[in-house]
Amino acid sequence: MHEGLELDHPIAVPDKPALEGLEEKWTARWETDRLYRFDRTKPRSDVFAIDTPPPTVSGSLHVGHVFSYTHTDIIARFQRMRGKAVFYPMGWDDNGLPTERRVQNYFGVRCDPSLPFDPAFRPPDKPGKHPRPVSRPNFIELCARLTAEDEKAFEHLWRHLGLSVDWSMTYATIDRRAQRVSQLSFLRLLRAGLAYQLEAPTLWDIDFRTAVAQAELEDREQPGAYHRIRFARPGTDGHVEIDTTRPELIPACVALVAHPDDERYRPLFGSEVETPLFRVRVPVRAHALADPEKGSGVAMICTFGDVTDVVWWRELGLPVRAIIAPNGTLRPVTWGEAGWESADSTAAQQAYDQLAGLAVHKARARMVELLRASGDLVGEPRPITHAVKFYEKGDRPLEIVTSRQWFIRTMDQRPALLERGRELQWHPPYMQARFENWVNGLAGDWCISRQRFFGVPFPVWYRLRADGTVDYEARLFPDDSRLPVDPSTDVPDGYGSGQRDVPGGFTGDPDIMDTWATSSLTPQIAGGWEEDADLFSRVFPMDVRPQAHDIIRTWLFATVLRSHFEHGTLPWKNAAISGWVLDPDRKKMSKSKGNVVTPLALLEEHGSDGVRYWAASGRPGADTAFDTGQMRVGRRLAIKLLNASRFVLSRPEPHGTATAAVDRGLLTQLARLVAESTDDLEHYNYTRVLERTESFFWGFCDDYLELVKGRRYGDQGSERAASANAALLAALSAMLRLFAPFLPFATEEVWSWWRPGSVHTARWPTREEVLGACSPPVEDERGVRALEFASQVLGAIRKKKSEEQRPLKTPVLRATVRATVEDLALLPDVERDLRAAGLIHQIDALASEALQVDVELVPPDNAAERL
RNA sequence: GGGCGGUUAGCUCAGUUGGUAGAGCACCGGCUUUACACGCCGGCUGUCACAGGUUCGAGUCCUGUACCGCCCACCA
Repeated sequence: MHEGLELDHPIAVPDKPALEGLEEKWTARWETDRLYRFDRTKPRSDVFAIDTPPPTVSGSLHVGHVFSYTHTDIIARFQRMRGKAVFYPMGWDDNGLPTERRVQNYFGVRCDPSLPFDPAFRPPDKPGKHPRPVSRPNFIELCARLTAEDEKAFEHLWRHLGLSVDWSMTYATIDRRAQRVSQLSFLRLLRAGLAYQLEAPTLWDIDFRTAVAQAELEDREQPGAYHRIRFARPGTDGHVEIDTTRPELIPACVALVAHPDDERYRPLFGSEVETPLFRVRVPVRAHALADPEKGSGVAMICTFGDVTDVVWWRELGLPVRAIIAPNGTLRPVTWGEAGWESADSTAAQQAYDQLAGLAVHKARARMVELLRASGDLVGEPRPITHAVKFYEKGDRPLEIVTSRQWFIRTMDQRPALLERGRELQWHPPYMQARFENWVNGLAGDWCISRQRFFGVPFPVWYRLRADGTVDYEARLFPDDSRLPVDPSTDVPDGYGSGQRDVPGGFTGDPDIMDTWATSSLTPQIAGGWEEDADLFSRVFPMDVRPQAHDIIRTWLFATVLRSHFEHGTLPWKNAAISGWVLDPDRKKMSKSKGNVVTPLALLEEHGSDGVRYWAASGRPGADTAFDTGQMRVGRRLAIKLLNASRFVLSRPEPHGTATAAVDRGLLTQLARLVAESTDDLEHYNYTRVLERTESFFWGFCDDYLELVKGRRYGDQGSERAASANAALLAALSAMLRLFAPFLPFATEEVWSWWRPGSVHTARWPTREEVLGACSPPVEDERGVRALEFASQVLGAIRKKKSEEQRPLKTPVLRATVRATVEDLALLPDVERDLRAAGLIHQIDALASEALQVDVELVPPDNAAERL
């Protein structure tokens, strides 16, 4: 049996095939036929499982999504045609700050986790002036309501693009299942000692008032200034001068530090100096991180000005004098006997009172005035530009605030994680370096708690002591079977709701999980971990994680970590890393730059196949320019496919097997293309497959079709026509299937004209199948050369006509073909095809080293031209 | 400061194990050809970033440099 050779199916070709309306027609049919439903009866070995990236629904889809999701769909369609049951779910990321902010504004509400759930709650019709407080469960309900609308729009776009997602398998990163998986995994990590709670200096965003993780940082260049400050040496007239960009932190200074080998400061190590204004005695210490080249070579250690301060503080065993409040202002401090020590607590209090309550940048300005007045500022501040750490979604520099947070262990897992990174197949391979880079640069365990409201809560309560204070050591956990729970409204076993927040009772952990703490479990959420063991065993570990390179350090890293802990395996075999879409100025396309194009409009203008064609030109990992020109080319290719198919199917009788040299040559080339393409797609080289298939297709249209046109109409008898038809049909069938992952709509349309079922569930072509249309069914190198030779001669004849500016239908009186003896031996096989295609009256052959064709056209005005 | 990628025609990019530089777009010229004018045919376009090295031979391998982009970093 050979695909394409059975003509038992009726052929129905439209007179004027067109792309318009194909998306609507076929997406509807695919849905009705449940074409992309996952077949969960298949064993793991027959399944291809995809860990689809859940797009953020509170944002809007942009052309970058269309780009990368197309890549995944190409692989999914290929694997499906290879006979795999493709597990291709879609997730919606509605967890986290973006949704929180959107729901607040849209409904005019504010989450207050201390409120009880109100089942009768209805949001105000219009947001009022003052946000209405609602309980966390009510808030989450509102989120679900709002995101449901977004999800509909997203799904419509994805369907229009032709993603072969199984739409019966969707999940949301805040839905019940995601919460349950997140909480269950957290509790298991806790039991295994892989998660823990600790009060420690933490990166802190003063606007969002939450802890953030290392992975969420970004550097931004900011103006700043070096201030040279004088520290007195008690008992001497001497001073030590330090440089700092943050003079407002002088009250938080706990030591000075210089490099142990720095001869200038060596004599000072072990001695004490006094901070200006506050006259607090602090030691001078040595540490290798101090850079003699920077500033004066000696630095002030504060609790805490930056991450280096934390390192120094920890490694030198220094005390804490914290002055930054969670809201980014300097908190009140009492100096003197009841408070902080000072050689002159009255003066210290007087100075500090001028700073307390001020925001950091205002405190800095005030501090400079105070230092200038006291004479402790040496010279004037020297403006610089320096990199400052920001929360990636934040507007003001991060501070470091000591607080109680949940962590997941990463630091002691580094060797194992590096090993997992090497196990993973990366596409492209060099992306592994980014992973290694990140793992090697980890500075601390992963802080997963956030002081926000909308997210997955920690399933933990604490006992309250008789005095009403929280006993963080006395933790209460729900049984796994109760999950998910919300400790702000649910009650721990053995307690009643009346005992909430009263002495001797309990209180819920107020925090929620970092959004990555949930999305790092997408394989478990989508695959039904601990809920549907049968499904999970068929899809996990998954085959591929498609994602962009900028979130290797977050999403990919965290997913590998969680799977490593929970299953002792990689979560997937392959990581397919997509690049970004760049605008024509080579900048990343983004909303802030105002260069975002609406994806739906693109699909409507260029057709989904056209846009997919452009997307498929981006290799894994490669940033790709936004190029409507490529979309137009793709659209043209799809149209060409319709028209060429129409021609092939216009007169398919008689049919038989390919016996003529050029026919066998065509199928030999195609068989090789099929074999290469299969291998390429197995290795995520979809770009090359499209290029080569397209190139073959154009050769097929321009040369092969022209050569056999007359013959297939019967000019050379029915046996020769049957050979041409056999090749035409076999080639069309295989080409349609090669194109199907890229141009799902045009190929499906053509397939429906003459083949039963869908091209997308047809068997992927094989080399043997294509050669099976030949008699005998083997490669024919001579036939390949015959086709090439005939194409070259035909090209020379066209060129002559073009140079003479004559119509292509101009007859050729005589063509003198000079070629090698070997090529000339092919002439009898191709001569009649050539005569018909080039309208050649006479062909003369001469032996020669190089191919050359002399063409003598019918003179203009000759009556023969009109024959 | 460390790491990763890139630099080939005006533009977007291919160039497998080293063997005479390719495609598409754009541009120019031609063609009403019964699959397609949403088309067809033909043409023009290169110091393969730069400098060395290996080799009979380098866009391809090695070393260095420059520029562009990205990731990371303990940025006083």
